Amino acid sequence: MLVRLGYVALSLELKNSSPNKTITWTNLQKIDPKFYVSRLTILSKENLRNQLRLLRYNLGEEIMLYRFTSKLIPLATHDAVAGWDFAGDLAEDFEQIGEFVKKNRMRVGFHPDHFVNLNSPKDDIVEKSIQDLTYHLQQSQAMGLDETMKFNIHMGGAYKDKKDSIKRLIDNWTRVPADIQRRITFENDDKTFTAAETLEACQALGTPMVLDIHHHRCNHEHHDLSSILEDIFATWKDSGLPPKIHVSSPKGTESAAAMRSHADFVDVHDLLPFLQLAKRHTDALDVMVEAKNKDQALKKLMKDLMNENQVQPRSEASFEL
DNA sequence: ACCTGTCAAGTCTGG
DNA sequence: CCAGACTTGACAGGT
Repeated sequence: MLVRLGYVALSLELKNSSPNKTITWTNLQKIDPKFYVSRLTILSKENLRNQLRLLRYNLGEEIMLYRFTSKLIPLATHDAVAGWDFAGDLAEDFEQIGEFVKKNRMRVGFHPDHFVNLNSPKDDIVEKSIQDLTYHLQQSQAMGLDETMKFNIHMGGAYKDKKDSIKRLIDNWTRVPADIQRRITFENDDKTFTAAETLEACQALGTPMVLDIHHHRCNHEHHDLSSILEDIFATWKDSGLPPKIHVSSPKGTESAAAMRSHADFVDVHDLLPFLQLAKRHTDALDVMVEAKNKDQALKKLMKDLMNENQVQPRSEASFEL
């Protein structure tokens, strides 16, 4: 099985490279409204430039898997700048990023954050969620990246009745534009929807499923993944992509909250047993490292994996097992 | 230079 | 019904 490692948004190694620079609404309001868009455009430009630097750095490190931040364009979906054509204003910057990704065959994605709740009983929340997904779509299209660039999201809230909420997610799906539907993947979360429940929804909607093995440890009906892993991987069959998983280690053991939060690094033993199981069901796997120490955690994990005798390096950030 | 409170967005819990 | 927790990195204002 060929395994590639990736990380999320920020590099601790590459200095002054934040693609995340922002301004809060409270502070934007201190300037004349006619300058809102230019202020936001300047920040966005800086973010996109740093984004390209990060991708170049990734290539140098042979890291071919990466998640974009959702904060590339600050306040893009805020009502105050509704109608702002950020994709048009920043077309060149987006194109450069997309060209670089395509030329080097990198796998990139978005993870719209927890405000996106397609299963909310409140109509306006569903509407805002679709708006937020549209914002991500505009960026992918501006980059010229097709539906292999996935938007990974969670299933949403429980609203006191999980079964009902899964049903509502499936009902609301028809409201999601088709070009967004083709990009969405669902991930099991650490408090509400388990891997088995997420799989059920993914199968019903025909979307791939991202398995988070740390969330699974926090939130599951049956600890054993082996009975559903083959089905989880099967959701990727038509995507042209290897299955993707998330890995992280708990920050502490003193409380349920500490168990859920992410540690600075990933303990190699939180990944290895899973890989042994996974290789029975797939010959390629992409692993996102979700650790506070970002790319440094990726590198440490890679190094620790290389000390395991069954692991053969294929590059600085990929290996055969 | 460093420290602390605050931040657009949702949900859940507990008062 | 409403305030605060949850959780994240970074801004912004204070020292």
